[in-house]
Amino acid sequence: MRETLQLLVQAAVDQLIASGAFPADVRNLIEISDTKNPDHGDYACNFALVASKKIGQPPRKIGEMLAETLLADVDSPFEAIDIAGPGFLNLRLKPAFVAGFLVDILKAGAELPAARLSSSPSLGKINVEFVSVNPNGPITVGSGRGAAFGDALVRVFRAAGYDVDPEYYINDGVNSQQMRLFAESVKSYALSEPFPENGYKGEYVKDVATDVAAKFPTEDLASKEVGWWQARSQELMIERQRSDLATFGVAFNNWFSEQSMHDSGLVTESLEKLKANGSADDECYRAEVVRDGKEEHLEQKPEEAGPLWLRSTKFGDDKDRVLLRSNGRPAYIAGDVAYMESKLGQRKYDKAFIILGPDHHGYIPRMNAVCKALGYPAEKFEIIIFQIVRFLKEGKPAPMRKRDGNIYELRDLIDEIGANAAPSATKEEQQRVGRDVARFFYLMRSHDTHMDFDIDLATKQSDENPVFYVQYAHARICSVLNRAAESGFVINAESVKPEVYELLTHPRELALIKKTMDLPMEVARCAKDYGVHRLTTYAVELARSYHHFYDACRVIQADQPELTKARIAVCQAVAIGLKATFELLGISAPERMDREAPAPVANTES
RNA sequence: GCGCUCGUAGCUCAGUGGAUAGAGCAUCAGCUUGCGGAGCUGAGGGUCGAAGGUUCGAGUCCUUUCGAGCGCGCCA
Repeated sequence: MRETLQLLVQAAVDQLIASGAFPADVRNLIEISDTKNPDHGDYACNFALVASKKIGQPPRKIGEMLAETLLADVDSPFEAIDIAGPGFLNLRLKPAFVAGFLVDILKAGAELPAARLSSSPSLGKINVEFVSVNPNGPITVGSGRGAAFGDALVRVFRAAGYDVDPEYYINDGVNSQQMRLFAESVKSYALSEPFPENGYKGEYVKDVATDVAAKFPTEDLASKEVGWWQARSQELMIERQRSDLATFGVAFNNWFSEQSMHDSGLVTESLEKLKANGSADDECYRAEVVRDGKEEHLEQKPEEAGPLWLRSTKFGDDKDRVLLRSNGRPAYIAGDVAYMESKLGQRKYDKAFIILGPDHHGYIPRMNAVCKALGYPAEKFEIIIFQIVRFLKEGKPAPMRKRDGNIYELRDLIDEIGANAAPSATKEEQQRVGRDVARFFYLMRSHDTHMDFDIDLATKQSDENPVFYVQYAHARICSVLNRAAESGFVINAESVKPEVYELLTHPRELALIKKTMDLPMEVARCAKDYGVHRLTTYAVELARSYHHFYDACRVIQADQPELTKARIAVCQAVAIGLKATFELLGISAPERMDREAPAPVANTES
């Protein structure tokens, strides 16, 4: 709807440019924005303010010229255009123009998020890597934020017209010391051997040990080397991660193995490429950016001979990085180099994203350097950092280090919420509820802000979670539509004559239609700045707008069949909008919700 | 020390450079002979950490500063 208005204003401005009234360089300054105050009309345009200087006229004068041009057409959708305040154009729309968008919504259906005038078939092929937990631990509630965010972003990118591959990077390098220690820990549990120093503790390690023993009952486990244990432990751990993520509603197209690049020779090839283009060498120095006050300069420090250096300082990093250690073993970043080559070179993605937690923000300069060193444009690679989640249990920060045995897993969170919100439901139903609440909770906050996750609040008081508010709106619509169908009202985009929509004149009806039509714009914005959390706000606003409408406008009225049809169309449109939004957030759209007594809580009051 | 991120109501958080800064929770007061009351209506609650700057206009952009979190390996 804004896009339509924008084009109308654009046409008017172009007309004034053609007539010589405005200079040509003002034609890109048009923006259509919301009005917070209903006195300010349906939408506002600040063109007169921003163009004032270039046109050399006072804003109100420009506003008058523009308003006159816009209102000249008898078919104009504007009921009135006021010039207010310092020079805002307050656009007041004819109700029939607003109501007419219902047809577009009903025709678009599930494609509503992608329904933009300027959308093209495909904007490119992109890769989004996220979660990528090392295969020595489970998916924690901390990783849950990255999972919820990354998955929602993937869904938004798809709706925005990209061809997206979500990908999980498996850190399965056989030379990893961490993985070796993990395998030794599993082995010691399985065989009741002495526990390795700084080994991995926790129930999940015992689970893996038990599973290995159960899976290979006839093997002589005691005689197996650590490498054997590492392969099996890792496989079981990845399977557990995959299963937990599936429960959370997250599915990856690719599970990409680090080791596969060592095996295939891609790592070696990629390093050769860097050496050939001068980005890597084994000279005996290390470069580092040194800051002296505000000045900075590159300093070369002598080093022992041996390692192969990535001269990442040439590409904006603050230090050179070791690719091959003095002993010839590849450093971790060698895998990253090959992985970049795999994505941008071999697989030819137009862009590769990596979504990382805040503890990895130091990787940004070096990974950008890797991208450039391999000869790819900087725009083809981007790291998105989400901020830390602090988990509170009983009012205190809940530690969840991977070696203290006290891990709060994502699956635990899902189960706890579900068990509390729907105590007598089936396991599957509980997991659906737990997933919906947890995802919504994670996504309510901007990925770029620190957040507190009060575990007790999310479980014990999950009844108050706004996710139920938005889902209830959907269930309520379904109930009304069912009732309408029983009364013989069956509506689709073709069956209602346009004149019927002119019956929709109530402010809450029109506000509801406008809000539903905002979805494509919201999706476009999210795809641009990755702020997918706005979709939760949007869902709440759309649900609220529906509840307002429901409160003021009775839908089914036997004595007013035409109005009833029109309002059913409104309900259907909102159902489409809500369901599409839920789909983007990865939560379900229940058609009915039955209240259930909350789980009994131990009474600790005296 | 250097770098990244954040600071908005009692709490958790929204907020396209725009008009009188919003929501949920919590607190208080109301609403139903009709489509689902998991709803609706209203009230109280704010020096947008602080100080400068940019401009018609700053919670939003820039600089400085205070506070909080995180990161700075020939680990992965």
